[in-house]
Amino acid sequence: MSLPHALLGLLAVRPSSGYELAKAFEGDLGRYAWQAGHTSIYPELGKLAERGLVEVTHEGPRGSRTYAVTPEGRDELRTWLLTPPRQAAKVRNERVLRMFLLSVLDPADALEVLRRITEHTAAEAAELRRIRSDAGPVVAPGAEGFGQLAAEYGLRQYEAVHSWALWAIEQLESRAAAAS
Amino acid sequence: MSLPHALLGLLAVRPSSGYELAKAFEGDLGRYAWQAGHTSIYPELGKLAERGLVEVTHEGPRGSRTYAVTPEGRDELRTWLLTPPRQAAKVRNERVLRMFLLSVLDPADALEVLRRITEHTAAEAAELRRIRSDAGPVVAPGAEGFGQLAAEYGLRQYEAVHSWALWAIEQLESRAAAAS
DNA sequence: CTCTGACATGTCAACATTTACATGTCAGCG
DNA sequence: CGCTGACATGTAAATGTTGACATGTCAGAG
Repeated sequence: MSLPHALLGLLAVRPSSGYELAKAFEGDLGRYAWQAGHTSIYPELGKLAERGLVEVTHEGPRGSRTYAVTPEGRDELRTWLLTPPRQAAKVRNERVLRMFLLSVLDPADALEVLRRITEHTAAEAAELRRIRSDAGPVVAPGAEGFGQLAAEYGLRQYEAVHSWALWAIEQLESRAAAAS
Repeated sequence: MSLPHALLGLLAVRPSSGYELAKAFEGDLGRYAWQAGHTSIYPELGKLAERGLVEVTHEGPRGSRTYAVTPEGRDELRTWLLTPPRQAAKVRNERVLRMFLLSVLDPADALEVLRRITEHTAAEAAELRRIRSDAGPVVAPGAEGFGQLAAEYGLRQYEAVHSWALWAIEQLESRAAAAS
């Protein structure tokens, strides 16, 4: 279960409220890496606080509470990141699953889906390139997102899927030509 | 919830027993796309059979039952694949999460992790290239795996992560040099 | 013939996650 | 001042997933 580590990681970047953490999962983090809604975040923050890995450092308006990682939390996070993932690291990605199952469609349907993928990935990649061009330092996370490291990862991801989809279209079309 | 669709997809490729389906999730499918253990597969096959999307076509030795998709199941699968995923498609990937959190480590630790990633991705990519070289037709799924489409996807994925990790190492090292 | 390991299916309790419900604050607009 | 929408936190039931336990078959090695 990686949610506690995701929260520790976010809080290690910057102390935040549960609400802000929930917002973070709506961005790149939730898009590529790990999803969570506020209904799992709030209870989990409570558990982490009980274990002494995070603490409330500030109470603001509208009942907001700002959490920060404790030194123990930082240790836990560092240990987790430095321990190589078991080969059974959890993976669940609906989009990728769809790509895997594409070959069960007949070629016309598959081509349609692949074309949509090329359009989508091209648009997302363009957006990330745009963001990159007006960005700050590379390792320090910017105010709005989760650092250039993550943005660059997403960009390369989209480029790879884009080129894969183009390749797949070519394969399908050349097979169709050969069969005719 | 994508498990039923994953099962329909696998059965659309080739009728299989629950045991064989569980094996399939241990390969590329479970590595990149979707995980499931036999404890979720058997009950889900039961539900799909109740809904008339799959049926038992053969009973073999040791109580094995071979399932196949029905025409209704094929319809359901096709409809799902052709419906564009909601923007909230489920994503959960522990390895990617680790990469996102990398920037909270101090540079020496981060470099260590990145180096391990480059080694790991290089090895996996080499393995996939090896498999590709002794492979059959591109779209039809081979006996052992889930088609060349998926293998090619995995290969490009590893190459992208590999090149990202090299880039990230360079960034960290140049920052370290600038800071000294 | 016995042992081992792969084949094959299943249940159930514990745990994690999602969906729906529920409540209240505060800033800005008209 | 009332409305709206973002801010902010929570609970509870339903659902989904994992891990531990349980059972039994069959082929091949020794």
